Amino acid sequence: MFLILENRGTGYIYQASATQTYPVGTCLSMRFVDNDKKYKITSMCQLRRKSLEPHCGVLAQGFGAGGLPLGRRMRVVSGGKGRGQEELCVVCGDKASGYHYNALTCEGCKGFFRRSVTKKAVYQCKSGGGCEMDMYMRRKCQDCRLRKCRAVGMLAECLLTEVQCQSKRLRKGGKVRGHKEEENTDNKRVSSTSRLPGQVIESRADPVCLLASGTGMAILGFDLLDFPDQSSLLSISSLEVMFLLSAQQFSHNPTSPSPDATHPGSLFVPRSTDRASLQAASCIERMQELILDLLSRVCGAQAGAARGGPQRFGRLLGRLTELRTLRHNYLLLTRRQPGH
DNA sequence: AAACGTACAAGTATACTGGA
DNA sequence: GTCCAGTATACTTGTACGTT
Repeated sequence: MFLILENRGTGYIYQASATQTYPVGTCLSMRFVDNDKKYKITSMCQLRRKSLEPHCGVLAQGFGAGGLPLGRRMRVVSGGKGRGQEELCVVCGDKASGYHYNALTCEGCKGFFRRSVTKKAVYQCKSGGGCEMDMYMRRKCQDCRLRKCRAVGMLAECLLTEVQCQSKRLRKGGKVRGHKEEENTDNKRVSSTSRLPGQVIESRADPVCLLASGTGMAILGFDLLDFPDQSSLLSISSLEVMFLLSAQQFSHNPTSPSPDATHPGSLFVPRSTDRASLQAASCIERMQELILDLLSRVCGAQAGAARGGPQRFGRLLGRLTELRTLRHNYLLLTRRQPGH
């Protein structure tokens, strides 16, 4: 049995020849000038490049139904823990490895964020900045990935500065201990709390959007915060709940359903860039700063080992991210069910 | 244990070359 | 000169691991 690789004329096949035959199950990486990934594999192929191993069971990118990237070193999902029990990266949905730069992320997003910040990378989305981030798209759109990283609360301030890294390297080499060391760790902790409020905001919201997005949020929010394992783990006080929900009211999530005319029935109104709207946005931004500042103080005042310690504020912000996801789903649901 | 940085193997994009 | 297949190289990504 043989398949034929169809060359569409507008592009070319990468790392494989259209005129050659290849064995079944071969992975091929291809690209076309017109960027159309839905090429048709109608033939079997034989690999010539060492990097492409035959019979690996993965289709070339853009071809599989799942849309997962062509694996580098494919991870074996451990059988002990089900996917549902694993904590997922709030950026791409991959398995999270812990809190990195103030958000629950996978190692990939952690590295991506660090590298992007370190080199002050500026990316450009080819689709207008509306890419839905998942394990496939994270490699396709750096701009949206970085934006999502920031939106979920990842903070550049949590990275060590160049100077701090240098002194760390020096210490590693020369074992110089003392004053600077404390400074480094202190800065790390301080930056994730006191400097946070002004940095978290991605506010381009307007009052109508805020009011609309708030509808249902309170209900969903309390449901989430009352969720037994969540609330008992964090022991969220009513004061903190109030600040969290207020902060949500004054935030904008770029991944939420877009407030534009392409979504009939949307609760939102189109974004405006006129002066009044910009002033409103600025005002809202200040409000959110204030709320988050107050929340960080409340967290600081109540922080103890049993209540999550110094990372409590970050964890609460993580809950905020979950609230946003819930809101997103809620809006999608209500859009399908008129009357809500 | 958690969260950071670093090193490195492997994947991907792009530039370049040579033949038809 | 143009197109295309193949190769070289630079850049990016994700994982493993050491350090604090």
